[in-house]
Amino acid sequence: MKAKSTSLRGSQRGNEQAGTAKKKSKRLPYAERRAQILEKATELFAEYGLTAQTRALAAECGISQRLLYRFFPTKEDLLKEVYDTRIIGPFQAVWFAELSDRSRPMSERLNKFYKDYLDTVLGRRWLRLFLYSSLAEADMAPNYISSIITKLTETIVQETAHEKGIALNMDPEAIHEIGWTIHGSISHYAIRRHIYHASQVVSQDMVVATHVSVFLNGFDAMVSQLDS
Amino acid sequence: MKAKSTSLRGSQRGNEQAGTAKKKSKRLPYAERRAQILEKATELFAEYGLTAQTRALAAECGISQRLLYRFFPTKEDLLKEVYDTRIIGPFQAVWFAELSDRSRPMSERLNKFYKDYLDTVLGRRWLRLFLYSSLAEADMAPNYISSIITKLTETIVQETAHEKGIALNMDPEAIHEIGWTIHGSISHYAIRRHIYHASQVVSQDMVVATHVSVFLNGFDAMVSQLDS
DNA sequence: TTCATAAGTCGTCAATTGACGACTTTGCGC
DNA sequence: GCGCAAAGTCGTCAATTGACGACTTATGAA
Repeated sequence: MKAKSTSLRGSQRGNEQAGTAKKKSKRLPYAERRAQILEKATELFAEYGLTAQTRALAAECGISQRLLYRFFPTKEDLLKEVYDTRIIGPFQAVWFAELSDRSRPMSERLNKFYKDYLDTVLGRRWLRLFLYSSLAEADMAPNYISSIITKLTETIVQETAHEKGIALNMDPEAIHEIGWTIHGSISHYAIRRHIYHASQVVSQDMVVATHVSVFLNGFDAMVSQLDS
Repeated sequence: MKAKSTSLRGSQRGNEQAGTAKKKSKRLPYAERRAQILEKATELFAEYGLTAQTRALAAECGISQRLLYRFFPTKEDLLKEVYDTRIIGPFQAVWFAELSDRSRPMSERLNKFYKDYLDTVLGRRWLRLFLYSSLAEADMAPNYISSIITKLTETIVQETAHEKGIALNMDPEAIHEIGWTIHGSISHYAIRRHIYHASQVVSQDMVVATHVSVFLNGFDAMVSQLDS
């Protein structure tokens, strides 16, 4: 941890070899360098948390720390852009509509959806960043992602009930809880894979199939329990 | 964020009123002061992450920062003790044996167990600390808690199968995945309550009952799917 | 009352960290 | 080749942060 000498603070000559930085340090046009910084920042913040240092990021990019500030006024601004493009972005790319495609059985729709969702959204980078962000935000203000997930749980339950010919006479909050049983358990599967480093043996498709299966087969019992 | 003046660094005279520190700053005997620091440290690290500062902790305790070092050699040591006593501790207090009490139906056993588990383990403090710790640890070494949870999922599945008179001819990893469907979905319920600030309306007991219900009713289908 | 000792504070140090003014280097259009 | 704008670096500043030596103060047993 301790530095070897007293006064070599900011002068690590030739920082190209530091970390995993690339060699061949060529000059990059504005847009490219900016994209590179965003990419590396995503990696860094996902791995070491939102408190990761700008100097580490610069080293990762193979540039001086000062140059970061040509692209982002403050670390806070960088953080915000990482969140917007790497958390919100992939989330918006998800095709939720397919869950309502009644020409296909619910089992198939759910399997397809969650296979995609795990690949597109619930990857290591996304999950770690999302958790770090969620833990950090003090305000309990409901955000964009929560609102979409809430709508998602609602869709899943209503579509399932429709396929089974079941009427739902219950509180909207109860409906959400039913939807959360599958969405939560699959999200937690991602968490234990990427955060706890568990559940690495059984194939992802098999796990999804299992979760869809338990949801569809336990659905009626849940409805009975929560119906009012 | 910026301080008002230049040189009032470490001299916030009368730091008793800062933060939520108590008044009546009486002297405390060693053991009591130590316990107080541990308690406040748990709060602080749970709320602001493992990077929370020793000065903030001192302020919270209503003591000088220097005094902390009379009880803990380094921040690292304090962190370790918080983890051991506040993460491992409550976990060890859980009574897993009741899950194997075959004189009571599985439904009752699971409901009872997870009600207790949510209260004893999956509270806000525990969860946030656990997540911060899990995100921070770089090594993928399986730890104490993972091994217990693995055993737990195994017990749940085997006890359920026994009650239903089902034989389990499958990979141990597949058995764990079945157990994870209920343990994961209830853990995720705690996460969304304490981290995402969602799922606050439906009562905890009702949610547990719902998760137990979907697990028991979907159990057979899961086994069929994963059986080899 | 005395005073040894446990409890507690002051002030400071070195390292870290976000931020930035002043400067240097590169390479493209002419 | 020339020049100039874009790309990039150096060195530094102020604040923060973990750590600690030297000191002060309270308290209870004799």
